[in-house]
Amino acid sequence: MAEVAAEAGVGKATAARTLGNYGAVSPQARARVLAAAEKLRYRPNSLARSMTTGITRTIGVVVADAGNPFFAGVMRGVADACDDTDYTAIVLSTDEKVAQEQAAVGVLIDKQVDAIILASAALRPNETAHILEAMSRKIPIVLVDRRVGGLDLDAVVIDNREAARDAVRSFIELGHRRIAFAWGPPLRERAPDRRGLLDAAGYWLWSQAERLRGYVDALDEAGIPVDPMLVTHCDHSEEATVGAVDAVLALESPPTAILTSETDALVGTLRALRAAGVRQPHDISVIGFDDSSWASVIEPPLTMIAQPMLELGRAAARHAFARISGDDGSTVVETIPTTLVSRASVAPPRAGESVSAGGGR
Amino acid sequence: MAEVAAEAGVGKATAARTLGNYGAVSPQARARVLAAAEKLRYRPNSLARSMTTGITRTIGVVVADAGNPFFAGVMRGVADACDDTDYTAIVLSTDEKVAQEQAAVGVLIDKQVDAIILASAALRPNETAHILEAMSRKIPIVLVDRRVGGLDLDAVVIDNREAARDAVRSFIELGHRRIAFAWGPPLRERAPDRRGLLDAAGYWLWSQAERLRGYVDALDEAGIPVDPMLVTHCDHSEEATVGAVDAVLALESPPTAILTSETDALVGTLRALRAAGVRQPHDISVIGFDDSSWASVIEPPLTMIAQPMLELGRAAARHAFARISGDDGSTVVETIPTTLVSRASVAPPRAGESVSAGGGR
DNA sequence: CTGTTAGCGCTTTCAT
DNA sequence: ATGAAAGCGCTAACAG
Repeated sequence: MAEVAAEAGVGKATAARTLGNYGAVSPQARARVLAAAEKLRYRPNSLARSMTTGITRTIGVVVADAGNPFFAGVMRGVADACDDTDYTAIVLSTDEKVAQEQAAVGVLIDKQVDAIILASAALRPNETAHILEAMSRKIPIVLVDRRVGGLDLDAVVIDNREAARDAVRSFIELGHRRIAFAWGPPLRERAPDRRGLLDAAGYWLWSQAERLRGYVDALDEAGIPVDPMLVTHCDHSEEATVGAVDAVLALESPPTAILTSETDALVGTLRALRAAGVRQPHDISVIGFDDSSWASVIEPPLTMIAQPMLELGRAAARHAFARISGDDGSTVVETIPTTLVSRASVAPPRAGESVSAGGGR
Repeated sequence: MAEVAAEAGVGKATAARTLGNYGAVSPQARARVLAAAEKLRYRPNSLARSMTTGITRTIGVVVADAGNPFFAGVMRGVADACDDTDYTAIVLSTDEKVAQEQAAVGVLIDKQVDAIILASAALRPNETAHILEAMSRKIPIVLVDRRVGGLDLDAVVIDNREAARDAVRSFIELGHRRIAFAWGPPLRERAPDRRGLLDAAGYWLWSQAERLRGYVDALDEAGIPVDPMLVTHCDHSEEATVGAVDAVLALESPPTAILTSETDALVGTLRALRAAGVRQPHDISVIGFDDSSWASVIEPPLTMIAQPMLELGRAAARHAFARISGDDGSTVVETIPTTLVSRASVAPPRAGESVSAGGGR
């Protein structure tokens, strides 16, 4: 820049004012600076600029898995919003590990990002030190997809509980009474009853717990007892799901419908159904979370709960920008609506199958 | 940091040496600095550090669509490699627009990234100004997924041509002779012949063009004439594909097999097949690029060309790190192997269907 | 081993 | 409207 100023025959400050687009510069000086900059192929050094201003025009995004299509969608939403506002996004992937998440937030703090968008893996208050640290440094944080217990923070989420409740309701309205849920909490020992299940959910990822609560809500409304045997307790992977769903299908009184809480759970479930020769919707009805593009082209087309990933990301970015521009109103939690996309994987249970083991009518 | 030094009763430099992990510091001094830093909750300012060292430990990643599962996988691979080496990734999404890509590279230059990993949308030499600019500033660039004509740069790609050739060969070995390809080049007017098709490919995204070339290779080997009518010329979207494949199916001599070059093309194709009541593999055999998790759980399970996305990302990062650490050897193009995953969507053509319209045997 | 002294490239007073 | 000078937080070079 000093060179540009010299070349243009003006002081460093004038060159800076022109190139940085601030202050007042006479048209002549401006033109000469611009010409000189062009000639010397000048590019500003954002580091130096950020150094003095304290503003990086960068926001950090921390997600559990950058390779997961769900988070990829969220990132794309954030990226779009950043594009529109000349912000830049730094993305860090935590592999669902709290330790990595803490390191990631540390990196973002050190890099002086203007705000952080966080899909946290933190489950308990004692895992939130990194979040508190960022907060104490006045870095705005917006949670996305997952709320964190005990923290009063802006958040953009979907109504997981309502979405799950609606899905299960739709099963019930068709006459289903034995309704399974994959995934439940990944416990060593299966929860003994309704209460044990909900207690376990308290120590669990918020979004998953909410879905389980919605499942229970719908059963409660209909007066159907919650049977923990119908809720898988396996590791949250596609492979583990196959075995767990197998076991559920082998029950004396197997389910006539199943709700899956994530794409991996859905794929694992479909694999298990296929291996067991159980057909949908003839033998079992299926609803899944996440409306993947392929859901509509398979046989039968799958009924899905569509989550607006792009919109989650965009909204999160919007809230971040608002905080950056000084909005210090009370925290806001934005809930983005989901859509239950009805397709052919849901049908009434076969005659007699909706009756539970007890009543052999 | 000045405060930390004061608190510890040492000079600024000693504090800096301790906190920055360089130079030599006596154990006592070190301990006191660490204690003071802890007490004052000191965090280094990476901006300032980068400012003096000229090193940001950050690499930029520019992809066409951060929301696309393919690029998400690549990003995840890059993120993993960064994790292992304490680098940070900045991700920019270009929506396949060269103008956005140029802006993105500009941002990365200004942010002083140590290297750039780029899946470029540039097709012609005159669209590469931004790449040349980065090169002239000695910023290492590694292309990923797509090479760019006329540029001698490190690249990590898959062997698109061979993968497509193998897939088409496998059709031919089973007796197929009418083999379709979605997507071909998105031309206004359909290419008149084999030559026109290949010419058009020259002005097209490298990876797509290579796949088309592989398709043609296999037909050539077998002495099967290339029929441009069997190559869709539609926009590259799922919707457009549906119509284009419809048209192909309606040909007097319709295909008995089809190769799709991307997930969107595959989904669009499946939608068209389903609407037309054409069943696989009975009426038509299908092979797709990208091995999505759902491919194995649908009916029939799909034969796919698996692309190791994570490995693409990891390898690209590896090359970037090598250049950063001063490796100035000649450029290297790493080709990551794909795998043809055989499943049930491929079978021999029905009797008589492998014979082309001409020979009514 | 340690402290002092310069900058890195920019923005920001503050005079002029 | 412009230039000179100070300083952001850190590392680098040098003398002790």
